[in-house]
Amino acid sequence: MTRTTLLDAAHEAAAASTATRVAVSTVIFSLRRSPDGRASVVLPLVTRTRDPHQGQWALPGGWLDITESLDAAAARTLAETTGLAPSYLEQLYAFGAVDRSPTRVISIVYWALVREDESRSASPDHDQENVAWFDASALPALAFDHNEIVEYALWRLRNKVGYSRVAHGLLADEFTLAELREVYEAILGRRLDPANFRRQVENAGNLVPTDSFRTGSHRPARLYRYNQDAELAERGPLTVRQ
Amino acid sequence: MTRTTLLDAAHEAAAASTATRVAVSTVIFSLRRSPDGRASVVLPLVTRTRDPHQGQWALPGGWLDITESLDAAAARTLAETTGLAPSYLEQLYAFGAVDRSPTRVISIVYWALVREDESRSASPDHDQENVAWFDASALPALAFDHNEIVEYALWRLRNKVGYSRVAHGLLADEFTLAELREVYEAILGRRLDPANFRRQVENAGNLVPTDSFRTGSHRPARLYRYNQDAELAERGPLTVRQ
DNA sequence: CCAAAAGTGTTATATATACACCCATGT
DNA sequence: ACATGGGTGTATATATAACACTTTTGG
Repeated sequence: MTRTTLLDAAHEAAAASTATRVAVSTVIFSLRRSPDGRASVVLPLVTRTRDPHQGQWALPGGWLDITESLDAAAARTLAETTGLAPSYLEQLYAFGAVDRSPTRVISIVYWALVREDESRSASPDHDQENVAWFDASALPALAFDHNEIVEYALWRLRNKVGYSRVAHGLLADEFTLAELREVYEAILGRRLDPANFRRQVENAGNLVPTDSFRTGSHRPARLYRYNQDAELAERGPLTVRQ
Repeated sequence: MTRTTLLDAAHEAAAASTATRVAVSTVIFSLRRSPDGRASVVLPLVTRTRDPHQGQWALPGGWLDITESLDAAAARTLAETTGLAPSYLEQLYAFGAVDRSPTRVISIVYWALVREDESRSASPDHDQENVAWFDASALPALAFDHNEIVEYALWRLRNKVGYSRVAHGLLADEFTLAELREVYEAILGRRLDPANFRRQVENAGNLVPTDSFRTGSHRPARLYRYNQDAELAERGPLTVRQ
């Protein structure tokens, strides 16, 4: 570690002794459709290959590299696990209770969304051996405090879907209103009135109707896309910019 | 240790070398009344006594001790600076851009509220030499990225006051509706209709009317206190419990 | 009595919710 | 034709906002 500032030796020593190992983990949400067409929120977990908690499922993550930002570390570990680029990435919380791991570790946790279609496609250069996708509402016992972390991430996702447009991070570019509504229903865990849902999202002014229709069964549904202009205005000050 | 993927010995060794210095800072909000009775949001800053940014104003904070949790570190540095116990304390964000300091430092930033009456009383065992309180809307150029951090904390405070009861963290136990409204006005930066404000907070069901009145000028105003029962239900999963 | 803040009432507008109904397509 | 989801209309409840008005104190 090369120092470039004027720190006296005593302070230097004190600072060095308080250095902490920092991990970055990510709760990655995607959508999976059951054969009956109902959608549910899923997330990837990895098996721990060493102690502590060897053999248990845990959130994907890794150590923070000294040369990379927190955001970059989250994106990197996410790519290593899933081979995907997230459609949405936001810091969740920094966990730092002393007893959350046998050795003192601070975890900066992010949460991310990846599109449904992408989460199925296998990418060549990422490790799929130890990765499996779980229904978010039926997780096994996870390593460390990861169960609580996922609960908090779900709480944040449910909250955010109510006042922002994050839902589109789980959909492809073009989508029908029924598909968008299914995302909301999967996240919120309850059915929404199609008529009222339509008006709400239309009045929000974020949807751009296209000239295409999704055909297949019954009456064709119009395809929409999101208005990219509205994107920036909505973001809070510190959202990760992709 | 939260490593969740296959790590060989070499990587493990690398991980040990990536320990990072972690700082904890806190944006501490309080209220100050001008002679004309108008309230404004103020916060304490400290002068940096060494480089980098020696002589500049900065957020109070310190290094994370290996034996203390993040929450405890925030409370400790807050007490060292102001000699006060916060009435509200919440994690704000973890800042980790590589170039935010000449040497790599991660800052876990908290934000806190201290009651108006307490923020004036001098406590014997804390350092007041380098501390000064500033109006939050007229800050000087701060060290590091602290101006942006304060902006974000203010954004969060303004947001939170809209849907939660944080405002009472700036008031004494008993308060009039006019005093509560002044807190809202100071935070939001705009006047609120007294009649509508009264109904909103009354309907929220958090206020308990007392039998006392604040007298002094004009018609006496009833004193209220907050319903402690409602406290727990409102908190998100990860609010710091005092 | 008067000024000023405390507190109540009334009305207009917007939004949420429930649900009846018509439309267009594949089978 | 008919079942089904796409899409529109409408009524009711509730929240928000603007503002007129009455009440109660100090001076």
